[in-house]
Amino acid sequence: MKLTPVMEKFILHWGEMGWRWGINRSVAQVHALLMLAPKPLPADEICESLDVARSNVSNSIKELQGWGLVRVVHVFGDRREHFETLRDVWEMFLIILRERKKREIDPTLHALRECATEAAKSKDADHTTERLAQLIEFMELSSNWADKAQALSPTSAKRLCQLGDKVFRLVG
Amino acid sequence: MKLTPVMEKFILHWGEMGWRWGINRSVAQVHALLMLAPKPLPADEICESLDVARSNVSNSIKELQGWGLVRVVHVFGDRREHFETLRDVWEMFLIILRERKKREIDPTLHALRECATEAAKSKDADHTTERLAQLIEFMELSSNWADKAQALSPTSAKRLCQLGDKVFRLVG
DNA sequence: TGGTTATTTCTGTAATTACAGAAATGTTAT
DNA sequence: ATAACATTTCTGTAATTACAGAAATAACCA
Repeated sequence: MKLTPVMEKFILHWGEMGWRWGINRSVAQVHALLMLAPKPLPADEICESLDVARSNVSNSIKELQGWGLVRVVHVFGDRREHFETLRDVWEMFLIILRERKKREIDPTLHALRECATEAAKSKDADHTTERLAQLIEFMELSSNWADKAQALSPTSAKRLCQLGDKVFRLVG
Repeated sequence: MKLTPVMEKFILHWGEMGWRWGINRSVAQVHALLMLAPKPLPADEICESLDVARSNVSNSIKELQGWGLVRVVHVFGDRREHFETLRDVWEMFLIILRERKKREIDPTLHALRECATEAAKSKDADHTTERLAQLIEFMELSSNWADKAQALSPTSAKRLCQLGDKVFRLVG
């Protein structure tokens, strides 16, 4: 697929942003390309469009599949696997939220709890145990929040966002 | 400052997590240490505790100051600068939210809008313009949401999180 | 079966990033 | 001023990460 300047620009930017959030640039670029593609793409078209090695695409796709952001599709009369990403931005967002919670928030909470237990046992300084307790409280609330948000349907998530002010006025 | 095993464990984990979110490991470790420290620390104590080079600490601190997460404090009778981080986890969270919005969401929205304008001009495929429009809508809502969240006081943010179910029941 | 094409895994290299130590700069005191 | 210490910036190296190309594996077909 030959890219237009707009597509190139978007793909470059998406790669850059993904990278800032700890996602490999190529992975984010493949994702960006699939978002723009009007139909599922086979790996070699991705190589060609992005001008990267076949192996790179293979690994990037695998990574995106690990996130649940890319699926395989078979095209009639074509032996190659074609790849597509979700069409709904909100659904993608919820998936990423779910994954990052699982990969980062949960282990952090677990580690913090271990730290707190050990700190109590080993009589660490009051300041340490207190600080850990604050962090645990924060992470627990975040965790609950993420659980609930992640369980929303894409449309509910969008509606909640659109509610905007209403939500914040609950506490403001 | 001699670290206890609990402190070490926490610092290591915090460094790891920060790193997964695109923050340099040393930077996150310095931040972790300052969170645990009962009082502001001078740079050389940080070197010693974390066993890293002085220059590394200097740069890490500068980075954290850039985020607004670390401040300089002067201690009577000591020429050295001492560093402390915020005591309130929620305030830290709001600051990070604000910064990341500024650094990542805003530029993305800007780039997306440029893409959309250029796509219209250059008659890119309908699919492309449509996809960009969806992304823009999503990023705009996220941006508004982040603006409002970021403007909350730490206590309000906490209260909003504690409200939990109530908020989600607005749409669920 | 062997031939053909698709895909993954392996291997080496290039590029980037992290970071220690040295040098330079700035600061305070005498 | 210059000595003593504090801090930042520079420079080279080590470690990691990214990634192309080759080799291996798998899938399909005739």
